[in-house]
Amino acid sequence: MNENKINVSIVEDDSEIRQLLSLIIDGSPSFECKYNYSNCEDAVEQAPQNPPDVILMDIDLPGSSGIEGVRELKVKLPGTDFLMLTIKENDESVFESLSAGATGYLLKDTPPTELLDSIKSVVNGGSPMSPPIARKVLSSFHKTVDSPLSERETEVLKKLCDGENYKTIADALFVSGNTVRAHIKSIYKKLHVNSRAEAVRKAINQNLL
Amino acid sequence: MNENKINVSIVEDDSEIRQLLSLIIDGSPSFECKYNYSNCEDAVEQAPQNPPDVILMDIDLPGSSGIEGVRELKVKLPGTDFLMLTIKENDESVFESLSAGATGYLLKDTPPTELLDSIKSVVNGGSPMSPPIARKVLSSFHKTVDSPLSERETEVLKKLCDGENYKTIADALFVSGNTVRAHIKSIYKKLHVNSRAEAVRKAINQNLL
DNA sequence: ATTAAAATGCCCCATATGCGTAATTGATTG
DNA sequence: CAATCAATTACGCATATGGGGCATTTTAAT
Repeated sequence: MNENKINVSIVEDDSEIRQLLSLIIDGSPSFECKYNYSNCEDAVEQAPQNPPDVILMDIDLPGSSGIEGVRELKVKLPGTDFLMLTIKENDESVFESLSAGATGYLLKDTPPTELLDSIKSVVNGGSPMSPPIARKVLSSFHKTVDSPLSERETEVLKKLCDGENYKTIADALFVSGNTVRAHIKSIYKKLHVNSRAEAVRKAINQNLL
Repeated sequence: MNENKINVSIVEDDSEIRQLLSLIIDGSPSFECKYNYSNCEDAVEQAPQNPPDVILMDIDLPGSSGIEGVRELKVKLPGTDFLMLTIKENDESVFESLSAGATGYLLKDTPPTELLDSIKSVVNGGSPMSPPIARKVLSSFHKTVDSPLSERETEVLKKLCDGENYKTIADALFVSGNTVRAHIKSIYKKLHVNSRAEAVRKAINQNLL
């Protein structure tokens, strides 16, 4: 194991792609790519014996998916970064991969040079993403502009999320507890929920605050 | 207004930096940078008269911040993309900017070439971020690996977030309502909360599900 | 000017919730 | 083997919550 080279492993079922990637990476002077796997199970079992700096993980694998792979390997290899590789840019896959612990997400049309740059970026503290993925991720933070709630209701909802009860909300807004209850009823109606828990959930997930 | 060029406006209080950026951008054949502003108020008032494709927005501005600026301009200029520019990489600023509607976030040490590339990327559907920012953003999706909750408690918490009550949770888990209550008590204790609303909030914000 | 929300306020009532306390079993771990 | 902890069950109690209905005033919007 050359200490100066960035050690990369690949998990990819298509042997052609796997070998191609391996050649690109291993052929580059600053990288080394010795241990590759054709499925998740092998990777989960064997990668811990030869811990790489970065694992390129295909998402669509036979058996357990690359997402599952990251989830399992992340605990066994806390020092390894995971770069997802996929053909289709599926919304759910992106966010699931990220919450599983991926530090980057590339589409397979990424040209070789960029792939190598991305791997470098990962070990240097970056998080490379293909442009459409980055956009998707950032967009997930955007607020829903058209909240169905009135200003006052939004104010009440915020306090609901803080776990405040009728009385404290009422005091904070200088209105009666009954008014607060009326607002909450209205909020529930508009959000189509009938409990605080659901209201809080919707408020957070839809950025209504 | 040249239709072939990408139209850029800058909001930046430091006149030196503003002019420097303007020179870099306007000096490049594929860009045009005519209308720049030294503060948010001016930008909010005047930019709608000359809507640019991209606005480079400084965060630390005298008066209302660049974040506030994005929030206000985003509604007036729905077709414009906002690229934040800042010196310090403050966590809160990043996420606030994104939820305000920014589509990119660059640190001021970004070299001119990359800045231009980033602007191009934005209009082409990307979301450029400086490496440490990208890492921060992706990390925000990572699950808290060391959840203080037991598996059973996590299961209960999920159902709490769905707005289920003691009875339905109990039925779903094939245990008594009292058991569910005991679990919930334990959850509250571990999460340092004392209501569903707070528990749901923590669960979502800390990815405990 | 008329209508429609929004914001405010109130009552009753059944049930859900949170808190305290306590006990049993099984698994894990030192 | 002892100790700890997770999971389970249980009871009582004060209060919070959600549902229903109803009324007034202020503030948009048409």
